[in-house]
Amino acid sequence: MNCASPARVDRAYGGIDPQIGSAMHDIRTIRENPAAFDASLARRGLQGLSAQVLVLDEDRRGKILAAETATAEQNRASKEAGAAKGRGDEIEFERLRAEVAVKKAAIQRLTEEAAAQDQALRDLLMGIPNLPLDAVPDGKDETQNVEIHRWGTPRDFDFTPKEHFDIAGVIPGMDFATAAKLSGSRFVVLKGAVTRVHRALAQLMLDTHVEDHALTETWTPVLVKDEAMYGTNQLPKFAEDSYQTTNGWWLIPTAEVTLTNSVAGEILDEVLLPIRMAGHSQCFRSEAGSSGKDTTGMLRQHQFEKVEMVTICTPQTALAEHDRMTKCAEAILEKLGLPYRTIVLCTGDMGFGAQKTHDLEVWLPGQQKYREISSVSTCGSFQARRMNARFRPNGGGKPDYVATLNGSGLAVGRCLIAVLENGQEADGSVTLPAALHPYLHGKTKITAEGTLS
RNA sequence: GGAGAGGUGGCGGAGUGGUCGAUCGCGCCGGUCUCGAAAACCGGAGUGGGUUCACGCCCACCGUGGGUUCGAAUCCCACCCUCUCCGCCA
Repeated sequence: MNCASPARVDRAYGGIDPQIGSAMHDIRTIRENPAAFDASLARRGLQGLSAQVLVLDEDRRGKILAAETATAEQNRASKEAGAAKGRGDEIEFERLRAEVAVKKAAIQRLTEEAAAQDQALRDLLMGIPNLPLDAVPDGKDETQNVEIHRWGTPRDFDFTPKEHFDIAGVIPGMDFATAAKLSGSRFVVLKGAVTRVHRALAQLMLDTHVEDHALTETWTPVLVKDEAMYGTNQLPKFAEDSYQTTNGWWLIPTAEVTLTNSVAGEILDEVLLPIRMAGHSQCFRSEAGSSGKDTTGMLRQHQFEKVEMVTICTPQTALAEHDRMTKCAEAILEKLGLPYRTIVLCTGDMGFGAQKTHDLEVWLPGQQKYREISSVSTCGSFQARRMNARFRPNGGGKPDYVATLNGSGLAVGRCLIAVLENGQEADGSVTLPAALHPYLHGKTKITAEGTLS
């Protein structure tokens, strides 16, 4: 098992081959208003792509016209040949047959040219990120994100709070040495009380989403085919971030992949929407490119647990669903009494597929910083176009692309860190949030010796 | 791992070389009938692309990619996927 080689990833898009009109960006929209397209991308720091797109598109259409005209002529000749044969006119049949044979080579060349132009345009469009919504603030990097909400007050410690891996009561339950022996760096072995709290957190999250937020609990594979990774745009651009098995499966970096792709290729009746799911899974990330970052502790691991939320809805309701999903994630932190802030990412800091993203950052006293614990994005129809996921409007009519949203609710490991750091006491014990007590059968703290009590 | 079956329109399911983009059933939309509905009857409707002011016309699509042929859903080759049985196994 290793990171994919580029050759491996270069294959076709599985069974769900997007057409030009649905290659993440609608070519007609660009044709109709190239200035608006450029203006949106300029906010992401990309310059004047529409000219390049339109030149390619025009060339492509010219080639298609030539190829299709020639094909139509051949089809007509073939049909006439059949008719001639039918009425026993051998001379006419032979003449038409020869005519078709002559055209064949030219048609093949024209068709190949048209297909090449079509592919070139698709490749170009595939590499262009989603367009930010108007409500997204402009900015070039994370320093220009905008805080929109803040909850809770960081606790006033009368001692210097430690990072999670230095807390006395945590040390026996968080074994990096053994993990290194088994698997290398960026892994952890959890033991005893810490494991129990970790498990309790995941249960609390799932129960809250199911009971309070009406999300449908969903359990999925963590090994997926290429096409699922294309659907949620881990492929083809970000192959080096994920792991692949020897027989070609990918280990999901997030359950967003499976939950979102569950509707790939479908035409859903509008009455079924919105579909709101929550799933708890292992996640696997190579963390290529983050070497040196967060190397100590379990903040950034190759394998971690996350409860993921995914919503499939109509484009018209996507923004309202985005706010709803953000609240679902915030509710977990509030139940746990963990101070956090919500920020809206600026245009320069958003992920490739997002139209708008809210990040939740939880207060980590050991670092004296707010750190990301959830990222909630609406992708509009961007992923739906790749997956060919559509809905049929109420009352009939042409199918339209659904909107897809995803968000962490929450990263379990990071949430564990937050609980441990925020609840730590001067003596090395950890006071646990009341919301967890039922899941711990009444236990309320981790002692300085590392046991539940 | 071994053996077999199969991939066709929203769904089910026909179709083995020539008006097949595709019979039929269900479901869907419109209409007749009805106070209204059901039933019955009549009619309509695939997806994507190109072209046109428009009506329309053209091209592609029966898992994917090649091949044979004047002509392929139908024949040949390769690949992918699904299912069934056997074996192994949590």
